[in-house]
Amino acid sequence: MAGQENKNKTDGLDDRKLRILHAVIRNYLETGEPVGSRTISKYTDLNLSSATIRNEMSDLEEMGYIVQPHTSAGRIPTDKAYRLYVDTMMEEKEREISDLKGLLSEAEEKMDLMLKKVARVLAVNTNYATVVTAPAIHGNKLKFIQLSRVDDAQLLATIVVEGNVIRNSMIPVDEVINEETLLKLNILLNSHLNGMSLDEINLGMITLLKEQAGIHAGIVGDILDAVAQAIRGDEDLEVYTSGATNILKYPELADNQKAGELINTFEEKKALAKIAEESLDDGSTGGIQVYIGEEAPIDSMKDCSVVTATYELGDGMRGSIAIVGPKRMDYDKVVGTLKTMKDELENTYKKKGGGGKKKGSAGKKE
Amino acid sequence: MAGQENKNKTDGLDDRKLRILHAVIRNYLETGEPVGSRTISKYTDLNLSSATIRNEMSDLEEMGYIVQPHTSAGRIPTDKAYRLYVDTMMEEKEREISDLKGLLSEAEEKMDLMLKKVARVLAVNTNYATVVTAPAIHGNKLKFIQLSRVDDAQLLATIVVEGNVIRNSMIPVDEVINEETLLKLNILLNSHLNGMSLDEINLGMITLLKEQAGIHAGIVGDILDAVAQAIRGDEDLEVYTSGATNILKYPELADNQKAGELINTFEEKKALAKIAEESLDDGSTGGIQVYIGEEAPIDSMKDCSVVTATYELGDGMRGSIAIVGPKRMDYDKVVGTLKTMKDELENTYKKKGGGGKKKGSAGKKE
DNA sequence: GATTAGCACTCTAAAGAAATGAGTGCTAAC
DNA sequence: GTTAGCACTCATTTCTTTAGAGTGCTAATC
Repeated sequence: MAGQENKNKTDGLDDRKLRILHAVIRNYLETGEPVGSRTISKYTDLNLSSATIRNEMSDLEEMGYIVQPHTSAGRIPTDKAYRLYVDTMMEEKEREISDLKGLLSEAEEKMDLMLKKVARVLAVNTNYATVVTAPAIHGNKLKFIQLSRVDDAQLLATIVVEGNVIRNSMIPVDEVINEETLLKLNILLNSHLNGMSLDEINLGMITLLKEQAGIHAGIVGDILDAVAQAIRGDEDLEVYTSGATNILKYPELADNQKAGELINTFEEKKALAKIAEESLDDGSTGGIQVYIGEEAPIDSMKDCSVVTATYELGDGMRGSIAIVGPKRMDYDKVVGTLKTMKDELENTYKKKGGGGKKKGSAGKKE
Repeated sequence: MAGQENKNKTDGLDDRKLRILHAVIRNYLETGEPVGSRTISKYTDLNLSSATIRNEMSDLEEMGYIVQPHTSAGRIPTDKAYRLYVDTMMEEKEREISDLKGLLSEAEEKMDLMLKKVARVLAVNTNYATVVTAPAIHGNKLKFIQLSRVDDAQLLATIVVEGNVIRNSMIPVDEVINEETLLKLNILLNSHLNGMSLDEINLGMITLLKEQAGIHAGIVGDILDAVAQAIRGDEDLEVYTSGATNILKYPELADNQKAGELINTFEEKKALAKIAEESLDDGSTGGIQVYIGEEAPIDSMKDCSVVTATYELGDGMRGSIAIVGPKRMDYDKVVGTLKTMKDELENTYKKKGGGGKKKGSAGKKE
């Protein structure tokens, strides 16, 4: 199957062309400069003269794998070439490059701190910009509700969802609620709702609850809204970023004012959630996905490449780690690094419930 | 008094020099280009020839108010000149420039959203970078604690502080806590701690509580730690930023890689808390403070000017709004804008308790 | 004494001009 | 099919020139 797929992709590329193309790509990844025929002539062990290479490169250009920025310049790879490169690379190597094993010197107790740390470590280590989204809860269940009295005018609803996601919500009330009523409401809500998923809390259930709440139906309504939000949890999908300014390190990105827009995207954070959504769908390539240029999920990243990894903590909790850099990114290293991080995160938090434990950071690995 | 202070500051500056200096500053603020004698000769209504202006400017340079970037260039103001300018400006005008009155089209219900909005509106409107810190609670009191059982291994402590700041904390437990014990602990904690400030929860109190908790002393200890954090609230002083990339719009800041560092400061956010601390101390100038160049509270802003406003919501809750831009900032507009925002915020949230109300955004003003 | 006109001088920024060199495409020979 | 050779292109660098803005100084004027 891999063979056939290969044939499809490398359509018309004989082995020599392929080797030359790879040489061009690798060289360009390193230097960032257009690659000339003479360079390839020496760089490969094909023992071909530059003239021959020139002929081949001319073919490659016609096929859309490389272009010249201008006449009389070397060639640079197109998005098509990167795609080919990445695909074959991903197929060939399943080897884990964990040169940054143990880079997260110690696991953080709190998940948000941990994710922040992941983002920062990745950014510092790769010199690209990073985005980490906290695990979103998909189809999760309500654990319990705690209703407390804050003052005469408002109640506090503390909602805990499976996976120990906690959400507080202020519920305004018109009349004073006494302790007894509060207790009743607490029992009412918990006895009916505990263990429920969003789907299961249907109109019938809601009507039943409101009926039983009597004159406090309004309050119950407010609480249910808060519950819905807590379970869905989409509103405040936490996003952590780091190293946005790394973008300025790559001339091809730093120049124009597009760099500003891009960094702005990182500052706003809001749009970045799209990266998570996009990459969550797929589970094929070991949770790693590569978007090159136009494929990028966000407009301001059209000149970049985006590599995402989805980590999976069980209980349907999935988050994503993404790296954003120039198209001439060190895909090899980035993919390896992401895999390592993904493993690290999964090992640390999987099935231990959101909060995490103090000890035992990287148990399973190796 | 103002006169004397003026005399101190404008030491050796006669009226004409002062007017010329002001003209240089204003012109430079507008254009960003060094200002020549001929320009001033026309720009002011002094009716002096360029030659005379040159003589005066030569004096001003000697006095340290202006410098030439190089021989045969016009003059640009020094930090000293900006300081003078800002000080006299602040003295002279108490008039509120509210050209962005009602810019916050509608008040947000939730404070964090509101502050985010303030940051964004300011950034878009001024074209500078903005920092808004949420009100920190100083010397605040505990409202109540709600202890709930999450599962066999952990409890959830929900801590509400005056001003309705809510904090959740997971408390790991070794043995299973039954409902009755939980109720007892709840009562124990609330009966002793409600209404207490951090100072009042002293060692005696702590010992007393632990004694009464018996075998659950450990749990009480953990809870008290969480309470301390909640009241202090310093750990996660919320910081909202916007328009960091505006910095790239000003050539004098965008050029070097210092711009990267600066934007990075905004991304990290952590260091920005220092702005709040710094500016909170002072209440003299109507809550507005201007830091020019070297005076800036953060290292990476040494080439910028920082204008901060402290807003005061009563109950000791104070936060800050800051604007970071080039030294040739439109101080006039910025100060006016900040004052307006400060008022807007105070009117919206003052004494209504953190949550805010839906209606009545800009009541008092004008 | 203060102000101004005039002029020589300085230095930057912009515009041209020339040199450099990397790289290509093509052709003819191997 | 491969290669050597050569003419040609074009970005980049360097040097030169030019233009212009602005100063500082001096001598004349008010």
